[in-house]
Amino acid sequence: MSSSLKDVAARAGVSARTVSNVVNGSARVAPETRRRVQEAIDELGYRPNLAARSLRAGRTGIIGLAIPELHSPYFAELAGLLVDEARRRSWTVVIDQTRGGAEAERRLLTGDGGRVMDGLIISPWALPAEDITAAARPLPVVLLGERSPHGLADRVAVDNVAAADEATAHLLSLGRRRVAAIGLQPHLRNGTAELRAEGYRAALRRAGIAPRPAWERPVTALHRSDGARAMAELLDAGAEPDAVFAFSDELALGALHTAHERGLRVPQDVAVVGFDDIEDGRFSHPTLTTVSPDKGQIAARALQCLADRIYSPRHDLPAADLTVPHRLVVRGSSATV
Amino acid sequence: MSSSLKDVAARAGVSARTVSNVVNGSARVAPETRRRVQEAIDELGYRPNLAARSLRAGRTGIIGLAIPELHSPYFAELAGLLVDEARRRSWTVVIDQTRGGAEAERRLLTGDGGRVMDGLIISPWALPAEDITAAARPLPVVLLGERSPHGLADRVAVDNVAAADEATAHLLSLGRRRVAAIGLQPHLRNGTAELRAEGYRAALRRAGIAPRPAWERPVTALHRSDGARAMAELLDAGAEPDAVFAFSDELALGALHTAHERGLRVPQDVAVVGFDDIEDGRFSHPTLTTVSPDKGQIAARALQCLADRIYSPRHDLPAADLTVPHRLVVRGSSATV
DNA sequence: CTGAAAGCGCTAACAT
DNA sequence: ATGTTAGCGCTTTCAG
Repeated sequence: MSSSLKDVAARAGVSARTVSNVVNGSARVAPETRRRVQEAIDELGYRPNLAARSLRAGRTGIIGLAIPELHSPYFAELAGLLVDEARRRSWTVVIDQTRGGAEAERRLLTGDGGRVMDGLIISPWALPAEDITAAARPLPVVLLGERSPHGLADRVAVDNVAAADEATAHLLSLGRRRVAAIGLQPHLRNGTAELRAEGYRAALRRAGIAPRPAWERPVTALHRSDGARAMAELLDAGAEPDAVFAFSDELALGALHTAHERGLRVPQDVAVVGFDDIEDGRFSHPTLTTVSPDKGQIAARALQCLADRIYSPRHDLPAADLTVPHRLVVRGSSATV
Repeated sequence: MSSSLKDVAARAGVSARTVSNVVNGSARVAPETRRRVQEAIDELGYRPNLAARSLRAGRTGIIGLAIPELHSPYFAELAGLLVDEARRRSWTVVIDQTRGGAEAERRLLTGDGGRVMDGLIISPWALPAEDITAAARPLPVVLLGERSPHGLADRVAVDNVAAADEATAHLLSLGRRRVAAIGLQPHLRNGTAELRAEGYRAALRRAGIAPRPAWERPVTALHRSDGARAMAELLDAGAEPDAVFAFSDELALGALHTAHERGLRVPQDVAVVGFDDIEDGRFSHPTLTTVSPDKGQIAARALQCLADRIYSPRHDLPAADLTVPHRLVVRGSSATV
C-alpha cells in the first residue's frame, strides 16, 4: 500500500495537521518544519488520497461529460476543449458515451450506481429536455444544444434557427432554387434538428419558395454514411436539387461522397453547406462551406455555468440560457462558379 | 445535502448493515425487510457516495486515459472504444490530453495532485518509455504504441515495422519507384515513427531501391495541415514522387489536399497510402488506402492488461507485450489505373 | 505555530 | 438474519 499522511507525519516527527498544512499551503508553517515535512513526502513518495479528501469535502472535483459518441469529429473537438478548460479549473472530466440511448442518458443523470460527479455537461439526444432536468435534480446540469423547457437547467448553444437560416440564404444567394435539407430526425424528438429545419424553411419562404417535403431527407444517425445514403435517396427520388444544406459536416461530407460517385460536380451541379466546422471540411475536396460555432466559447461557458452552481451557496440561481456566436465560413463547396 | 445510508436505515427501521446488504446484494436479506429498505431508498432518492466506498475499498473504479489529443480522429475512435469497454467492466474513464508535452505526461504518471486512478492507459508522445515506467510505479500502466524498454510495463500495439513494410511494398507492387514517406519525427524520440520509417526503408531495399533522405519528410505534428505542408515541400524540392506513404491518415489526407491543389491526379500521378483507417478516409475523394489496426482489439487488450494488474494479488506479473493484428485496406488512392 | 481528535459515508468483522 | 462498531485517509475545530 502507498503511504498516508500519517506515515509522513511520523517520519517528519510532526502531527498530521502540520503535514496537511504543508500539502495544502493552508496555514503558516515554520520554514524548518516545512522543509522536514517536504523531505519526508519526497522520501515516501506520498500522494494525497483523493477519495478521502472528497469524502471530507463533499465534492469530488470530477465533472461528467455525456455525449452521443466520441467517435464523431464535432464531439471529439468539443470534448478536447472541455477537458482543457476543466484542467484549468483543476477539474477532472469523465466521459460517457450515450450512443444515442435514452436509457444511458437517464442512467447518467440519476446517478445510478452512485454519485461521483459534482456536475454534468450533457448533449442530449434521445431524452426530451423536460425529462432531463427532472431526472438530474439535484445534480447541477448544463445542456448543450437542446433547449430546456421552463428554464430548468442552464443551456449553452448557438442560435440554431438563425444559423440554419443564414446557411440556406447563402445557397439561395448563389441563385440556387431547389435547396434540399439533409438531417431531420422526426422519430427522435431531437430539438436541434427541429430548430435547424425551422431556419431552413424560414429562409426558403422569405425567398418566395415553398418548402417541399421531398426536399427534406431524414436520417437515423449523423455519420458520413447516413449523409451519403440520404443524398442517394434524394437523387433517386428525382428531386434534382441544385443545393444541399446538411445539418452537420459529417452528413455533408457523406453527401459530397455520393455526389462524386454520381458524377455530379460540386459546386457547379450541386452546392453543399454543412454545420459544425470540423477539421475534415477544411481539407476535403472540395473544401466544405459550413456554419462554424465558436466551440471554445461553448466549452468555456458551459464550465462557467457549472462552476457557478457548484460553488454557489445559493441553490436558486436562475437558469442561464447562453447563446454562443457562430459564423458562416464559405469555402469551395459553395464557391461562386 | 443528499441522504446517506444512515438516513435510509433510520427511515426503514433497520441498521446500516442491512441497507448496505440490500444495496450490494452481498448477503441474504428477508424479502419483507428488503422491500421496506428499497422503499426508503426510493423515497429518499438515496445514491451511494462513491468517495466513501472508494476510501473503504482502496480502489476508485476510475482508470485514466492519456492521449496527445482528443481532437484527432484516431485517438477519438480509440477513446470511444475504450470508454465502452471500460463501462462493460464497470470502470469509469477520465481522459487527459497531454498535447504532446513531456511535462503533462510526467504529471499524469506521478499522480501529482493526488491519486485518483486505479490504472493508466497512455499513448506516450514526448516521454521516452524508460522514463514512463520509472515515473509510474506503483501505478499499473499500459502503453499504447510505444515499446517499453526492459519489459517494465504492459504494451499493446500493431507490428509497426511489418505494417509499414506492407504499405510500402503495396506501392512498389503498383510499379511505383519514387516512393516518399511523410511523418518522421526525428526531434521527438517518437518510437512509433521510427519503427514505421524502418519498415518503409526495408521494403525499398528489398525492391533494390536505396532509401533517399530527400524522400523522407519530417513533420512537427500529425495534423492534416502538417501533411499538406510536407507534401508541398516534397514537390517543391523536386523529389517528383510517384507515391507517398504517410505515417497517419490525417497526414495522408493533408497530402491529398496539396496534390489536388497542385493539379496532380491521385492515384494516376501519385498514389497515396495512410495509416490508422479513420472514418474520413472511407469518404474522402479519392477514398484512402490505409493500414487498418484492429482498434477494438487494442481497446479490449489494454483493459484486460489493466484488469490483470489491478485485481491480481501478486505484483510481479511479467510485462505483456501484445501485438494486435492489422491489415492493408486498398482503396481509391492507390487503385490500379 | 502545532497537537489531539472528531467525523465525512461506507463496508465487513464480530456479535447476537 | 440483522445489529454494533472500527476504521479507510483526510481536513478542521478546539486546545495549547
